[in-house]
Amino acid sequence: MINRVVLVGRLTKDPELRYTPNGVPVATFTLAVNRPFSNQQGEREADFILCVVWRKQAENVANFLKKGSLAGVDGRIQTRSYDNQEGRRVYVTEVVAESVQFLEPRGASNRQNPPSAGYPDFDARPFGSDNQNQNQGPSRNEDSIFNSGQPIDISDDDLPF
Amino acid sequence: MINRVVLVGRLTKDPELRYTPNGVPVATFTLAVNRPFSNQQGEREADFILCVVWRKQAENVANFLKKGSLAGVDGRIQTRSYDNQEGRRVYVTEVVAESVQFLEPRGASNRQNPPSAGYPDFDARPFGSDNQNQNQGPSRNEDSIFNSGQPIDISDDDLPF
Amino acid sequence: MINRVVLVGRLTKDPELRYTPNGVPVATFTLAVNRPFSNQQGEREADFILCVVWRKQAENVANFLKKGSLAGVDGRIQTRSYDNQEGRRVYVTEVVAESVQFLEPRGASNRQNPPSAGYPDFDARPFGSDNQNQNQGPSRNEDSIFNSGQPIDISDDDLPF
Amino acid sequence: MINRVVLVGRLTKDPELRYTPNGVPVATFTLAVNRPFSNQQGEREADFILCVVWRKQAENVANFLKKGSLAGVDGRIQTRSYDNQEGRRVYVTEVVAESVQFLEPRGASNRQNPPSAGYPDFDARPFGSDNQNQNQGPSRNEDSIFNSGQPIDISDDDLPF
DNA sequence: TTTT
DNA sequence: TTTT
Repeated sequence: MINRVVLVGRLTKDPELRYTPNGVPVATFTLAVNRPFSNQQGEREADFILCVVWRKQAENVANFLKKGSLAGVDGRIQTRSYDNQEGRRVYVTEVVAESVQFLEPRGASNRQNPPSAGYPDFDARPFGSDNQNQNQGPSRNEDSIFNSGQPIDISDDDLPF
Repeated sequence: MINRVVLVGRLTKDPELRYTPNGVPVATFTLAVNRPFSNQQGEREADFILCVVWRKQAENVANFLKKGSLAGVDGRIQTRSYDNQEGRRVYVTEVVAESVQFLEPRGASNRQNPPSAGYPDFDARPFGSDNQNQNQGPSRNEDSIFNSGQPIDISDDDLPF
Repeated sequence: MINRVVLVGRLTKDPELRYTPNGVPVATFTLAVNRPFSNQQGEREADFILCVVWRKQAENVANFLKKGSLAGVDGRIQTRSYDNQEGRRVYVTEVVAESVQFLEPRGASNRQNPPSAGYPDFDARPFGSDNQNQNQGPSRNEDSIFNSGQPIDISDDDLPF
Repeated sequence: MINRVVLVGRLTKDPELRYTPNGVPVATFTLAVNRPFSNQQGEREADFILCVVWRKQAENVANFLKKGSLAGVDGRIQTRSYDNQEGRRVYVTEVVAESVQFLEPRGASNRQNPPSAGYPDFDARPFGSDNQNQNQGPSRNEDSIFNSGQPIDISDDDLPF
């Protein structure tokens, strides 16, 4: 069973950082990935792909990416469902990022902070690059609030979505 | 802008084959891809990923794959939306397959047709293998009913979904 | 920096299992992946791709795959070089598998052991599927004999290649 | 048979543009892709991956990428062999790019041409983006000089490698 | 033979 | 509900 996704695109908005009840950071963002062809009206469209990332990388994403940032994602497709406030079952398809790469020199996508010269020492390295974090993926706890249909006794405000 | 997906999983049901108003075949199916880890309850879950494939490959899928078949998909993630009968906007994330590979010897997933010896001459080759079809991808026409929000004057029965 | 490879093909020979000086299992095998198009002579060619896999999965590969087995690989491209017996520098490009999936029912590629009914309980699950093994990838030790140009004081027989 | 590669890395040198005897452009370049982990000496290493691209995209690569440019590649692994001047068989593993994406604002990797503001109108779009070029991949002619072991009556200078 |  |  192979499930592999690689994306490069731009954030449609600033990422959102939340924490699970046990304090695990989760960031979500949507990547706009332009299609390599035009539609019948001759317009270039994009796909808007919801991405989720956990732990240290979630905090990196929140700190270094923002609306318009160019980013790369290596991960897998996840599907889940939940019942919304009206009692309807909602189905979600999203990409769980195992690594996220920041593809711009610092400030490049920021009108307020004009570009400094070249890549900075710190955030230019891919987020997936620190040794401790290598290949760890979502642990059972982190993923649980998405995977299960089980009731979890927390207030809405604690939920990452 | 990179958008690449590779999946290997099993069809949850027989594929559905439809035709666009201009007669282009489209097949849809859902792949169940087991996750490589267990949840907190110790159960193995799966992701259920909607896939779409066009033209000759759509017909191959309809002819050679069925519920339970093991298949590989190489494609890209597509997002689109439409308004349902209640006037609600529905968002869809699916995989548009550029090639689909049949990963089982003939009859392997079929209790009714007992396995013959080994792979048959015909359908053992990957669907993406015939020269004419090579790399052609969805043409503008084929894709149009998904891409556009434009009204199309056909009855519901003609729609591939 | 993204480096992602997904392959599905057949082993050209039985895999080779070796152990590093510190006892870490490494398996190597070559996957033949048929091209989806024909050459000018109208023949279908294949790419022959060297794959390397570590630890528990190396042992699984050695136990369950053999010449002709259909397998899937999810990993990354690695390049390395070494000096051969004649003092020439040899460059190697190979795929380091993070997970390997066995894509055939037991016995399917084996003329000697006739197929039993369907997938067996044990080896039908993808190799990357056991929880302990999840996402562990090559540790620094395992990878060292490939990455370094450093002399290692072991006899040829201990080397994985 | 699935064979899919996605890479993001930097060119180690300016790309080389050649033409086949029938005038088809081919560009080659090497991508340095940094590994997401350190070796036993605590150093970050890189993989150096030979890439080949054909036709219009070859010319785009030659025009817009240079030593140090950050680029994305979506393609497949190809293996081939040839006999060198000493009569030795040489095996080559390379990535045939189906699309190449330029991942930097104009001038970003160039000390001589200081960065202009943001992405330019022209080369900021992915190379794989023009409609004519969509999904065309290597045609049988283009690929032939790599695939065949057949003698080709051209001088060495005409060969793309 | 390698890039930031 | 979308990015350059």
